[in-house]
Amino acid sequence: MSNRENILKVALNLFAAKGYDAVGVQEIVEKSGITKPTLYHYFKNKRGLLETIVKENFADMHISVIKASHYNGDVKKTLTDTAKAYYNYASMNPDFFRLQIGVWLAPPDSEPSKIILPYLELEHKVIEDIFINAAKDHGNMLGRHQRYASSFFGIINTYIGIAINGYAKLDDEMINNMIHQFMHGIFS
Amino acid sequence: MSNRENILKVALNLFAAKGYDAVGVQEIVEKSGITKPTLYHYFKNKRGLLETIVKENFADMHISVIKASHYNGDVKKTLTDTAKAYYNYASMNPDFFRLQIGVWLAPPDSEPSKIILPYLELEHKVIEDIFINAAKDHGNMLGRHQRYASSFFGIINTYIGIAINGYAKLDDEMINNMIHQFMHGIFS
DNA sequence: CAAACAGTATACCGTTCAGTATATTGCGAA
DNA sequence: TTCGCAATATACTGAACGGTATACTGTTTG
Repeated sequence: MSNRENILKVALNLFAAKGYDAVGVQEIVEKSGITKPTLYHYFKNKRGLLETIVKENFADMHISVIKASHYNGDVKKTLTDTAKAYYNYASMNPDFFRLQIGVWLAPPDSEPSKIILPYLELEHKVIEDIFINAAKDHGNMLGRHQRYASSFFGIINTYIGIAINGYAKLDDEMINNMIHQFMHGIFS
Repeated sequence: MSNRENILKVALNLFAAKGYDAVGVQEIVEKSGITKPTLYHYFKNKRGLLETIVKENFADMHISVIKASHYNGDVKKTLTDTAKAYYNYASMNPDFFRLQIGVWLAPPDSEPSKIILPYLELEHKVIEDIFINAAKDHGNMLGRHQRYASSFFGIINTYIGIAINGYAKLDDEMINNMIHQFMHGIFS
């Protein structure tokens, strides 16, 4: 693996485990088996390192979520597919999901939040679009897309967070259950 | 207000806004209008300051939640009361709720997590007890108390988190809706 | 072959960090 | 009144921080 890739991997792992502020550049370069100037050669500074991590990892996730979230008349199916896309990504890349989820309800003035939150809002918009499109077929959802999106986004993150932390395992059955539960809340 | 109280209030506010690691002792003492030795007179060190904040604020919350979570045969009512107890506390003391919720799904190896997580587990146990007791009346809940507790705890935190961040307002109607939704997921 | 350049290391910078040694103040008790 | 202690300040420490100046190395290219 190239030094650049290795730095990104090691840093993501440390950030996810200990938090951005608690990890020093020194620790990253030691665990990567390189020295500081090498890190600063590839990334402008510590902040730039996080920015690169977030940008590159989000891109992967975003593509699969966008694909899954395409609404074609079946709300339940769209939501299920979207939830599964998130879950698949989270189990493939738990470190990044933890980094991202850790920011979701965290202090918004911190450096990592400022970097990550815009991407989270992008994700939020994708979810919103589902409900905006679905409202064309289901008038009772009209004007509530933001609330639905927040709830759905929150519930997905909650369940995946619980799963990542080992409090429960998240299988297809549980996702289906979660969606069923969510839909009931919307339509009743 | 005494210096001690003032330090606690200022520190909680800063920790909630910027995160524990991102706040220096210097900043705390400046905003408190005192000097370092005064802070270190009242609290052993920075960690001890956070420990005191967490201990004292959790105590308040814990009492009201314990009271609300007493199961007396009506699951729905118990869950509603518990959710309202959380919400009341969160709106009374949003800074602390944010500090606490920020740790819930955050990097577990960081210092603040190590301090706060044990208290969160205590809260989790209180919720678990509701479902353990309720299972005596509802056999189909047997052996699932942990999963239910995680979900319920997660959904409460999610909704309150969303409300605190201003994405939605959390009134009695929304709580009732949330409980209804949750119960449906359990019993269907 | 030589120039250019990306990649990497040694050694260091100034700054900020958490934490403290020491001195002074103010107040309640004897 | 004076003793004793809690509360506070000035001024500092050593370590860790993020970041860099400089020089060397290997590879690619004219």
